[in-house]
Amino acid sequence: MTLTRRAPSQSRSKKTVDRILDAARSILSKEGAGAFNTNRIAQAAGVSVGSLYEYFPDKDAIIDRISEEIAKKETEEVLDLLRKKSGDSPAMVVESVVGLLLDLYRTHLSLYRGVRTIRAVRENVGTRPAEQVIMEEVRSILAPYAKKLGIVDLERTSFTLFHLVESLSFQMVEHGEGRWGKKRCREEVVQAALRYAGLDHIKS
Amino acid sequence: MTLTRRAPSQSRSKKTVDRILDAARSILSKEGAGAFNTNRIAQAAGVSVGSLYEYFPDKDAIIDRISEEIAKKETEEVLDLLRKKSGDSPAMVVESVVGLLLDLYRTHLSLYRGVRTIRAVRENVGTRPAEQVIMEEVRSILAPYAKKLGIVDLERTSFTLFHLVESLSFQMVEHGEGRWGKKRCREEVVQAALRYAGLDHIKS
Amino acid sequence: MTLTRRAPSQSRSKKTVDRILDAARSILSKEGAGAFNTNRIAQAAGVSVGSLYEYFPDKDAIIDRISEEIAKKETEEVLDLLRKKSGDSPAMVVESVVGLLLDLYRTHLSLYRGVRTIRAVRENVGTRPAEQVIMEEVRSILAPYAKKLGIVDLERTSFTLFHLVESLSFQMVEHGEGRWGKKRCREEVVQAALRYAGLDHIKS
Amino acid sequence: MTLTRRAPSQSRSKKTVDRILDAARSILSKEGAGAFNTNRIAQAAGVSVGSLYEYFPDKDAIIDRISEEIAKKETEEVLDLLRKKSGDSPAMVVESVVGLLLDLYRTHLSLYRGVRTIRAVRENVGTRPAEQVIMEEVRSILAPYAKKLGIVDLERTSFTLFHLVESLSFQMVEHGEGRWGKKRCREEVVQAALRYAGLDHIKS
DNA sequence: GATGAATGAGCGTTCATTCAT
DNA sequence: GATGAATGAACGCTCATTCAT
Repeated sequence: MTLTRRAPSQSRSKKTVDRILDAARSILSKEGAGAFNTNRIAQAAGVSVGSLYEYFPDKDAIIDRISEEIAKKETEEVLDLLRKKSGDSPAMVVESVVGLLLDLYRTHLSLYRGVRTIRAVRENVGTRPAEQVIMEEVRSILAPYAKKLGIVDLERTSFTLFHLVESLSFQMVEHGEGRWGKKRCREEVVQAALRYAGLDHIKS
Repeated sequence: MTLTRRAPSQSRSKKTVDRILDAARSILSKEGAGAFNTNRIAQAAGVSVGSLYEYFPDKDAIIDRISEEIAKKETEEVLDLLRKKSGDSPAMVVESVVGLLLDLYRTHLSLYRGVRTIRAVRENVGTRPAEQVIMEEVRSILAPYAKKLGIVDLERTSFTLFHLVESLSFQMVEHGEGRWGKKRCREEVVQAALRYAGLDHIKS
Repeated sequence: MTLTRRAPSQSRSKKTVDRILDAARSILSKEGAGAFNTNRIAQAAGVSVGSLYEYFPDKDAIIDRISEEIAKKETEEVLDLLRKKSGDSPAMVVESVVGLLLDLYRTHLSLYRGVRTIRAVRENVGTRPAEQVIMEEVRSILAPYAKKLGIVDLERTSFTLFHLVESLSFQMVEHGEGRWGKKRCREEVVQAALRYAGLDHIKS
Repeated sequence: MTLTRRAPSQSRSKKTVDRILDAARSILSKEGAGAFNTNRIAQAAGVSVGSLYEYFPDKDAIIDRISEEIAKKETEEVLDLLRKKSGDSPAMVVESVVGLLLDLYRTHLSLYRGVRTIRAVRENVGTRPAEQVIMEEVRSILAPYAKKLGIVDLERTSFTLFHLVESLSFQMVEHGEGRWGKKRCREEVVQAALRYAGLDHIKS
């Protein structure tokens, strides 16, 4: 289950790994999942296939690595934001998080889609690792308000809220922002989230 | 040269096409996108590869056809339902539609996923079927209540409402119903939709 | 465990399979185990790689098929001969069999070696299927003379006799016949076998 | 510039070569011909691939070296034994040699097989080591008894005797000793050899 | 000398597509 | 129209060998 064959301790190694990952990300987002093959990646990275296999045991490992990095980045940024905004009202927190997700998806939309597609072909769909941690955090944020909001099952509400925000954000970036602009779309997602949670009537 | 001569021939063609489509759908949903190849489909359909290419110009055409049929079916069923429930309150309409979508996704989840995956590999886009027509209908349903609900941009609201319902329904079928049961999940989606649209306060 | 993907019922299929097997045998005996690869075989057979894989699930299946045919042929010829010579004295039987083996090995030496080498690389060495049956036959031929020959363990004696004849025959074809001629080499193997079994003093 | 400077350097080279050879032998006998590749060997030897190529021009050279050493060792041990037993009767000599060969093959069976396999892949020949020198020795041992034994062509008889002993010993170690035990197998080979040469009737 | 990252020809295998029958 | 044998480009991956450091 190691994702790299050797630890990229040397700087040259590190550089090669980065070039491979950059090329892989670039191909995935610009040319799609269909163009994501080891020869193409190696070529784009300016590296031989052999080198690619020096650092990744197989093709899947590259996708897994990219996927993990995305998940890690998303989690970190969301958690960072939540921590930073911990004093804010839930409504404001939601607004911030939606803004962040929209930014992330806007920048990496096609990359995310590529990763999902390839994993879907491999059949290992399942829950992405990112969400579990974030949902936990959402839960602990909602917890203090649970009674006031009339939340019966905190886990279920967190699940729904998380997916509502994530799915809608994705859709907005894909088809909404072009029509109505970033601001309006953001407001829409925020509204859906706040109203779902009953947070639109809460003042703090 | 009578009609009877042509009729059975046409029906034979139709039968062959249907067998191919049935086989394709079956493979896609039971064996996944990875097993979806023309030789496999022809074999499963009890038809030669040559025949398959007689009725479909290429592999993509098969997926497109399946995709279209799914979209058509979904659209038809939703529109039928909307028409049938046209006298009901918006809240009740939403409840019905959510129930229908959950049923559809539950039954065809893996087929839908397969179709999306294959199209995504091909075009680097996760296309959604059906939406346009349904969104139109949602709009005309919401229209009478627009003012009362404080809806500014009817199109945008329909868009959001539609995707909210669709995405959440998908998530519920994939990860929610197993944990919380069908009933609770349906309530959750319905609640999210009604609250988003402000329909939870409307009485009729 | 099927060795062919389709039964070569059609004559065209049969022809293709034969061409592949002929090419494989030819490459193996003329160019050695190192040149035995699917592309080379397909090319030599005047067939595409795809066709090769239409009839053989993988490269190993080709070797297995060749190996089996060799074993079958060897077994059949030896058993036929034994049956035909069943009235002869053991000494004469040995002489006939040695002659047959020498002929077989002379004709197919490099092919046999190729097969052995490839199977050795694959690590599935073990007993070749041919020998078991032949050893059984050797046993039943020796059985009537066991007491007279002072044989204690009939199975062990058959084993030794069989391998003695086989190994020496191989060696003779490889390094002996060139120096001393076929006749002398044959006599040598026969002598070794007869003396080992104590058959050189038996008169019938 | 003194001898001491050169000496340790030479011994370091020797040490490296030995580590490579040890690793190669170990891999060949424990993991088989399929695992015998330069990267694997270098790694197992705790040496860089570059160093490996410093001491061996190519992969073949490693196998050749191992092969030679085996041959040399076998020759030396057999010749040593023959010299030591020079006063013994031929029958006793044969017995000793068979015992030695069985010991050698038993200990190094998989290594021997590996070497043969790799060389066979390379050159399409199953080379045998050692034989020439030993056969010479066998000849000079038999020479005094040639007339008494009725040997016509001393070279041919030596050839046959040698291969009979060697092949049978190999077979016994591979498939015989497991069934009948070391002792019985040894007796079997000895018997075959003595009877072939007519030595079973000689008293000294 | 030693290192080990890098190379790339070449292997086994798949599968969308064609075309002679 | 129907068949299914045939095709071959393309993929994932290996490993003997080189060469800059």
